[in-house]
Amino acid sequence: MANRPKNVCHLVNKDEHCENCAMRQLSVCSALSEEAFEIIRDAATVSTYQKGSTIVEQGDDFDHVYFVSEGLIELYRIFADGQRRITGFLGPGDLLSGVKSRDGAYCTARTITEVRVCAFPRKMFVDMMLNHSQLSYAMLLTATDEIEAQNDHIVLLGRNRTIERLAAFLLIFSHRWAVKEGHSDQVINLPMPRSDIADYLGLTIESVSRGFTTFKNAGLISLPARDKVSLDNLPALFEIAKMDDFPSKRTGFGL
Amino acid sequence: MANRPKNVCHLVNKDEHCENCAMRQLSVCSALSEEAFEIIRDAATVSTYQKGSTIVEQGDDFDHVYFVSEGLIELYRIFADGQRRITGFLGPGDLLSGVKSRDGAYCTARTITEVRVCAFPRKMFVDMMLNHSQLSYAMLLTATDEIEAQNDHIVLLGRNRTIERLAAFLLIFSHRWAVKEGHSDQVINLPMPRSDIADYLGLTIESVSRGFTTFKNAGLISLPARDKVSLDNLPALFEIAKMDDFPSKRTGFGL
DNA sequence: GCGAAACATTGATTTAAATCAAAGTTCCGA
DNA sequence: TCGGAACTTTGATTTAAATCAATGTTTCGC
Repeated sequence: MANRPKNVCHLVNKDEHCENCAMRQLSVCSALSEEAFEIIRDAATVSTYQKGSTIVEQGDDFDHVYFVSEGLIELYRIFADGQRRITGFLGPGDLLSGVKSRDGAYCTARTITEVRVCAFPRKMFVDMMLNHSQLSYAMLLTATDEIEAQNDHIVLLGRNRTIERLAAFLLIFSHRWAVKEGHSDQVINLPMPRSDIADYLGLTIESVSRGFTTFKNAGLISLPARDKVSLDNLPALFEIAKMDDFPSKRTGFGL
Repeated sequence: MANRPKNVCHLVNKDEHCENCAMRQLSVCSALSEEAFEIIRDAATVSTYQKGSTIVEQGDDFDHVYFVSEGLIELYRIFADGQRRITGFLGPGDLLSGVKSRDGAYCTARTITEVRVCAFPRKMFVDMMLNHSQLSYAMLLTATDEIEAQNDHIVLLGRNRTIERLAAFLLIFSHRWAVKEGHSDQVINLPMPRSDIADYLGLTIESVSRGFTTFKNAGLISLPARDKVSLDNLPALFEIAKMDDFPSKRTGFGL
């Protein structure tokens, strides 16, 4: 397990990638001057991981800072008894570096879909931060967003009824990570299996499945495909989740 | 509620405080040059809040950055239906600023004990960060620690049995926040009421109480006072919590 | 030191979710 | 396109925690 290949699918041409990267104006890249951006781009590696790849493994002393530009990643930790618990998802614009604690990665990052990431050598990135306060400040804002996202997850797990957690999950996920398809923006992709959702919510697969069925029967959602959910009654879902509104938007880096 | 007084007890003499502040070498202060430190100290306000004071309230657009130098703070969020959920605790060295999202505070910060904080005007602090990359980098490391702490909480809440959550809580709290008293460092202070612990763990008061009783009867802990717990059998508690070890230490700011 | 309020424990009962078990889908490679 | 594996749903039963209810304990102002 520990030395399982990390499944890098292939490297992507950087110049082409950066030109078209949706994150160019949104992510930390935008915090850099043109000159600094050139330097950092030279040090970057853009690569694609196939579905189911492990990018970083719990305990790894990984030496890169990663940014997700496409796809969905799950983060999980393994307990002493082998149980797994999913602690979060990462999507485009998210930073895969907070998982680095003072002694290695505190969780594993695994791709749920095909994923494209930009990687920067950590040392070089830290130097860059120490020379460009705009960059370290931008990173701080990213970290702050992540703290808030985790706080939402904590609040979610504090709810004790299955349908409350599930409703909150659907709302938060649809708002933060879901790729929306079709003309209705209420139809979201849930590319992960039910077991991952259960794990994220601290429930069993069966409870999650029953929750979906309950919502479907009540007309709150419909399930056009295994990995698609249509949120047909947002107000009712908010009511069940005891939420007033979506969590605050990640607004990018308008310093 | 929203305009309840914030109960500032009194201002503390800064020069005296900073000389003796345990955080001087540990916190972000240490990331600053002597000159920069002088500037930031002039802008700082050191104050003491009495037990039960609200420092920041959910929704507040607070314009200061706070650092805790003494005491214990609880962070909580209120649901749409009025339920409360405690999402974290803050102790000496912790930063009370991550609770500021793009639109106001996303949670309330309330003191559990008497608390001493250093406050810096936010605008001034941000300017300082943009001029001193060491400072913004130090803040990033603080934020990263906070992300990891929240991750521990998420994992804790993912456990489904009461005693697992309680054991994990005692271990994490004793390691991270507890003021230890007496000659044995296993005796920790739990200054918050059981209802707060229950809330933090997503359980009821009764379940928490029964958990304590279970541990006490099994000889794993003893309860010398209402707000004190002695961890008498750490290996057994680790076993129950399914943890290998304490979470990684906050190591301060050795850049 | 008294008495009320806040806090904590214990007990009985109910309930929701876990568990155990089986059947029904979807997906994908041969 | 067939067939098996992975995934999902549904059902029956058990179990742990919530709930309801009462009692016990500490704290603190008077």
